[in-house]
Amino acid sequence: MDARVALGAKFENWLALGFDDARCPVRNLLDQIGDRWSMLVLAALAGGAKRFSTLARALPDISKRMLTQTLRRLEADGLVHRDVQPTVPPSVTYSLTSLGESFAAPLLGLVEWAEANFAAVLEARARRAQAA
Amino acid sequence: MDARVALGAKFENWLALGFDDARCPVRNLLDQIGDRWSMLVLAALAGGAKRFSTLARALPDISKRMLTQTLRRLEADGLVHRDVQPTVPPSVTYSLTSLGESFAAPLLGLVEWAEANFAAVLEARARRAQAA
DNA sequence: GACATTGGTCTCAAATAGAGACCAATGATC
DNA sequence: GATCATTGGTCTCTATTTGAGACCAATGTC
Repeated sequence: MDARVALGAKFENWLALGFDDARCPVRNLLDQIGDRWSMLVLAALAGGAKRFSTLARALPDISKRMLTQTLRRLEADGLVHRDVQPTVPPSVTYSLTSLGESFAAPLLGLVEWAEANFAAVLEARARRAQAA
Repeated sequence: MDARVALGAKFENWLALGFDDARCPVRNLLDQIGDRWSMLVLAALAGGAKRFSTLARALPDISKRMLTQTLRRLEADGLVHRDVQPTVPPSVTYSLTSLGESFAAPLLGLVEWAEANFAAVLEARARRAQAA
């Protein structure tokens, strides 16, 4: 019933199976998209296709280097499509594939949790700062 | 309607608001728990309280250093409770707080997506490896 | 003729993660 | 009764990752 119980059961199951990177989808994908930028980039593309420089402006403090790297990895994993127009200067447009679009649902769940519980987290931090 | 549309709308909204770390819940929380270990630790605790060494054994390749650091941060954010029994040797038990438990639902969504779409991701990687 | 724009790459420095030694006190083992 | 493992960490040193910023070539704009 409970999501907690279901999650706990899944974890025990992974444990029993050895739970290494190659076989465990969760470990594998969390290692890839569980970084600071991937989810943000996916959220940015959720609204529609965007050019490289538009993404760079939308994500204020990602460096070009990391943006390139993140997009390349998402492309390799089949979540993002890269479309190059060989004009001069070049125009490169990124968009979600259908696989990428399917990720919007769980990501939205995460986002909604964050918005709903941000205050509680801030409060916990404040309590702890005071105790120290 | 669509999760993708909803997510896109949220993103545009953050953009309009400036979207910095301090004010944006998603940026803020993604910076904290969006690392390789936090979600795994939370999943491990979903099944019930566990001791430090049990967690270390359950998460095969996290170093003690990172496990300590991750647990401390989750504790600071109010997701995890740390209970120290001053025996010798000490016994320290970690468990989810109710805030931590509430995170199980979105996390489960993520896990289910990963399980459902792992094959598609592997296929995308294989296609790309072949093209190169 | 100078300057900005495009989508990157390259180099170097800074921050972060990982490996493994070490700790003190106790209980089990030999 | 000496040795060994266990507890929950910390500390140091090294390896990996990240970030900042210069640079690129060709074109359009002022």
